[in-house]
Amino acid sequence: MKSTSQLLKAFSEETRLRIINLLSAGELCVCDLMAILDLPQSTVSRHLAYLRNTGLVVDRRQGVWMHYRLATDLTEFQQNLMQLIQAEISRRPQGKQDRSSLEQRGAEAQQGCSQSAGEL
Amino acid sequence: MKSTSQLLKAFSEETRLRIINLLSAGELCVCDLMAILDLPQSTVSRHLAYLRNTGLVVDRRQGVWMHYRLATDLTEFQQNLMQLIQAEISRRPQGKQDRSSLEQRGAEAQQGCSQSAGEL
DNA sequence: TCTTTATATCCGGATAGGCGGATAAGGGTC
DNA sequence: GACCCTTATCCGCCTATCCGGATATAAAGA
Repeated sequence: MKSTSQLLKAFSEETRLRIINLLSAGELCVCDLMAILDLPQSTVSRHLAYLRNTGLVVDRRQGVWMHYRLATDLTEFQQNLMQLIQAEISRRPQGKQDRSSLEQRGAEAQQGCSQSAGEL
Repeated sequence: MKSTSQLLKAFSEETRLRIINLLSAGELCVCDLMAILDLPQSTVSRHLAYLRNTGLVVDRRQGVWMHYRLATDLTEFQQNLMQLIQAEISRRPQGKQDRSSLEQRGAEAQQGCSQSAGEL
């Protein structure tokens, strides 16, 4: 039961929910997340590490950049929880705003590393 | 989104999950919970207050005893979350053990206040 | 190897939240 | 009111975790 509460702790923090919301649209690198969340790099990296340690997120190194995406090898409970929470946060103002920031950033001339995300 | 994370915080603590598991079987008073959880009264009461403040639980006074049960006027998200988490914790060893302690306590000559729970 | 860039980790400080004994408050009974 | 029982809240203590600047690490290129 402790593992259940720890999984829920991973979801019970606003910045991490925002990250999950953004990653549910696809893979992103740290610099993209920094820009959209408007948070310092250490903060973003720490939350990503937290999510990685609980197995909700996996990373992929591409040269200097670290790309993060939602894990797919989740338990049924993790999957159900993830789906439920994703649906909820995507309805929230903050969730919508982050999503549109992401789209806008994708549409613009891509600074940072996001130009290389789609290349493989 | 903050309210979402706060709701999830309510679920992200082991003792509270145990309480929810027990209450999903029906209404209980504080002394029953103390006995089954084997935790001091202040601890149990504090967690109940936490759950009450987040709206997951409602109380009912009957003389000296306070009876707690799961709230029914939940949002759809709260309901879905509650259902998912209940199913998960009922599968866990701790969840099963607590449930059987509850049954055993119900079967025995009822000390405490549980004898009055079914009377209305 | 030196530099630059991107990310991870460290650090000190602040806050949240857990614990359980002690105390307060509510509600019976006499 | 005096007393007892149940529960809520207070208190000091302790741990977890958040924050963000500073520093370390890793990769790529000159």
